[in-house]
Amino acid sequence: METYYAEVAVLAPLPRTLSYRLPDKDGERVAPGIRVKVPLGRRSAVGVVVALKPFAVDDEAVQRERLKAIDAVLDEMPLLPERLLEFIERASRYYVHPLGLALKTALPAGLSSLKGAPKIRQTRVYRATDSSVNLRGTLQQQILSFIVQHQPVDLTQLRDQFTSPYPVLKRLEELGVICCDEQESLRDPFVGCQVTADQPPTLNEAQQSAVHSIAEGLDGGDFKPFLLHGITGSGKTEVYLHSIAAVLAADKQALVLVPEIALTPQLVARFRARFEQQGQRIGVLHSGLSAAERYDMWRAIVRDEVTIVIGARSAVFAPLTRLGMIVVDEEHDDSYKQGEGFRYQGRDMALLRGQMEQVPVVLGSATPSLTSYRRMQQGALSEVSLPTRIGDRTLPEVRLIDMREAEVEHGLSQELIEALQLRLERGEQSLLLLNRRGFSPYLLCRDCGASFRCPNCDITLTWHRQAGALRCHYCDYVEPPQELCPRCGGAAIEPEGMGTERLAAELQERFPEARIARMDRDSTAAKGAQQQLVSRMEAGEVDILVGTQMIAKGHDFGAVTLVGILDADAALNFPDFRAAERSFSLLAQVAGRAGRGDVRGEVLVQTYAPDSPVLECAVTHDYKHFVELELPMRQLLVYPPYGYLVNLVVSGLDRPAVEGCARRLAERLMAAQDVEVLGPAPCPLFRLRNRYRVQILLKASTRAALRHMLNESPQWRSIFPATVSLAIDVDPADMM
DNA sequence: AGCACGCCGACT
DNA sequence: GTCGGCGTGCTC
Repeated sequence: METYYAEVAVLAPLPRTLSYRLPDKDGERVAPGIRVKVPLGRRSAVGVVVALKPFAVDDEAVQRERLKAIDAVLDEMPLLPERLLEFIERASRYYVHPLGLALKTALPAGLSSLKGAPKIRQTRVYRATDSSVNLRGTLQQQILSFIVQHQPVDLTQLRDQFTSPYPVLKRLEELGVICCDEQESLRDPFVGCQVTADQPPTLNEAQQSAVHSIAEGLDGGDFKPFLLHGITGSGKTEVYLHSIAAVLAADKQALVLVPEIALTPQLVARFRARFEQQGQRIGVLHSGLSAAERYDMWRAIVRDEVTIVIGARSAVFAPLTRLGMIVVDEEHDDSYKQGEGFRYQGRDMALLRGQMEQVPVVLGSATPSLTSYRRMQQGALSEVSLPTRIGDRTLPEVRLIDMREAEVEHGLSQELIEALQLRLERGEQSLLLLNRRGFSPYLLCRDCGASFRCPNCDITLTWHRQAGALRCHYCDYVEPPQELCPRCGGAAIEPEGMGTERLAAELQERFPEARIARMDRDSTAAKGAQQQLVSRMEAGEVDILVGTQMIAKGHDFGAVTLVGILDADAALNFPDFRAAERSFSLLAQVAGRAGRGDVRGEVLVQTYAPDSPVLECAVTHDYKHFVELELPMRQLLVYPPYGYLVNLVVSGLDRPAVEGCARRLAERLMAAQDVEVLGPAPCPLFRLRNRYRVQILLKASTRAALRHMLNESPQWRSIFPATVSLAIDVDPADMM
């Protein structure tokens, strides 16, 4: 007699879990972490079992009567280990997001819909059953002994070894000396990318002491979070590698988060070079994987076949069961924050997971986020620092160029042009950072001043000349360019402003002999294009690389001696309290790209605000000074890390309805004493994807005050008609 | 998110 | 008189 029922988090925006009776078939397989197909209203949906609960004894029959039964059990074994499930539950509560949707975000795509779960690929594997038989053919003997030595052997291996082994295998099977069966196989994302094993280098004193501190944290089996503060080129990766070696030696697994792994193939290669020869398997999880590859990787991790997982933000939910350490590389990076839906912060979740699993967490950065810096000051993070560059290479010289007085050509100051010229003559490489993709940010009619705007969003359309299209960078809208101005009929439509595409084209005119390449989201959209660009750069086949902030992250181009930053002011003038922090770290990161070889690097920063203290700190490579300037400003305004924020974004198609709802919600929230309610105010992007957007910013000096307010959020629904929606952004990274 | 129920406009 | 618009509400 069944006495249990299942609590199921359906992968839909439901406010709570639902209870179901166990199915007649496969009922014994139902356990926390198993996916199930359940009836929901008049349809079916996928859900994850979060608990099995006994019926209350007194009226079991009545309760059972009320529940529907699970339709089918979808997994053989739990896809989510129990502790991971608990972790995701905590995360969903913290971010006030329905558990079902949080699970949907955590699970690999394809597992959350009823159809479309990627196929599990099978391969034939051969095993020897009887090696005593005397075989006549030499090929038969060779193949059999190969199978005996390496079994189980799959067909690909045999094909590599022998030309057309298939008929022989068939014969051997008939003779009963081998047998063949089907086995699940994983799609290997590393196919064809071999790496050669490396030798762990000798660490310098600072690195040794960092590894020592971190490894000490391992022994205790405690939650020990570290802030690894190491300037660019100081060898942080080597500290990760050595610490992880210690984790593996203790038979535990490591999880490494990077801002966007597709951007850092070099890092993955270093991990493979260090650990693969030792029989460790490295798994990668990132947006570049196909749904099938992702699914395979997830299963491989669940089955404990992988010891190191390297991945982007969502890898913080990787189903490792023997986790021994979490590393968050470039912890200051904005891309750890998911900007929509389940708006979690990967770095913060790494800390939470580390705490729940009682393992050390290492946050590494050259320019730690002010949040982490403050935590370190308060003793919540232990600082380990790497104050010098490997091999005592000097930091590059950074100079500001005052664009108010500069002679400008193609958006480049004379000084920068001369510097580029010099590198070309010397055969050295240059990087130019321009954080704006496309040819130009808009097309303008010279006669009447009209520009082309997105019909769905509140912005101008970016002109992409190569693609021959005007594109909205916020929604999917695309339109062809027009010869004549739609407003005045004039023919004087011209591109205004400078994007990477245009910069690359104009530079080519200015330096016809130079080999110029462009790296941005557009030029790296094709699979492998990114890697190819990096390879060309490393092979010295590129003289000048033009790119968006993509070029600032993770790459290690040895021969670059000049970095030019074209629009330092863009990030600085961003309407956001974190603008200064972002600018500083971006400048520091890009500057760190220069002069990693033997020649000292030079960084030229074009700006209209040369007196800005942020730029001043970047020039002197003075992180501490920057922090000392910025922290008091944050404190004064009770912004993070001194206060806590939640951004409520009210949106909908009907402008008055949105504005009305926001006003009523804000009025209702005003009553709280310990939370400051700012707004409602229109979002900087007032209209986005056809929706009007208004925000209410909540600010408090304690998390508890905000938590208290957010606990009431289910009741706010009464204010909202179904046409107006509310997004809750806990710890927002930006407020666009 | 789906999906159905329900209450107001332009059609045979 | 209906067909169907989408606003509203529920899903064990």
